[in-house]
Amino acid sequence: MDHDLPPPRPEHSEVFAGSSPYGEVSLNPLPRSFYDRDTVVVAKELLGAFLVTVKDGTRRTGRIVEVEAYLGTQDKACHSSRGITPRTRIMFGPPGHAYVYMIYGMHHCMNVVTEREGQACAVLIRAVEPVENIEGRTNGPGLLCRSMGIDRTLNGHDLESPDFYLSKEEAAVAPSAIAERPRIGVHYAGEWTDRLLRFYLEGNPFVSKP
DNA sequence: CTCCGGATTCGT
DNA sequence: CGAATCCGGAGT
Repeated sequence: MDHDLPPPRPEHSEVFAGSSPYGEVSLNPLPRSFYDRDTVVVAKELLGAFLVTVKDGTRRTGRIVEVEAYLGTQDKACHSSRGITPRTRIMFGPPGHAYVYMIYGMHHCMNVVTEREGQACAVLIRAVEPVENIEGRTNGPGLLCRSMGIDRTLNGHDLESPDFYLSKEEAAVAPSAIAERPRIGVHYAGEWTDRLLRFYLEGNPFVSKP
């Protein structure tokens, strides 16, 4: 009888050694406690963090360069502002989980749930810089999901997991390097439309709308 | 059940 | 600026 070897599991040091512009980086999932904090703080600290997916033995990594904060049921632009529904129930759950939904029938958007259970806050990942095993554009929420293989099957996924997680090894980005702008596409949100809840690395070429 | 619009992207 | 394309939310 043949003994099939288990599928190869990429080792962090092996993949990154000499191939990443960020040096040899160990990619450990951020702990749930990271997400269990003020959403704007989490959003800003996610700039420079790595977003990682592992599928069929291929690890894809992107460095987050643009995010938006969605501040829960009071925030008219936030899906959770209309209460718990089948779609939004993940946002009402504990932090550190992925909220992935389909938009316009053809794109996916990926968010991380923040703050304590019931607050229904999240951070939308809007753009990443390609780091490892990424083909196609990543300068937009739908584009990065496509390029990293993120779809609705990952909705609710625990981000403290080996196949879908975020990791942060760099020091926090200096506040002066973070641009603060109104969020994209939330014109319907009344007073919340103009809130400065979109954050990106100033001057970074991978931002969706510089 | 029907209707409507959307945390987008791409082409005109 | 409009089309693509389909699901979720709201209303009947």
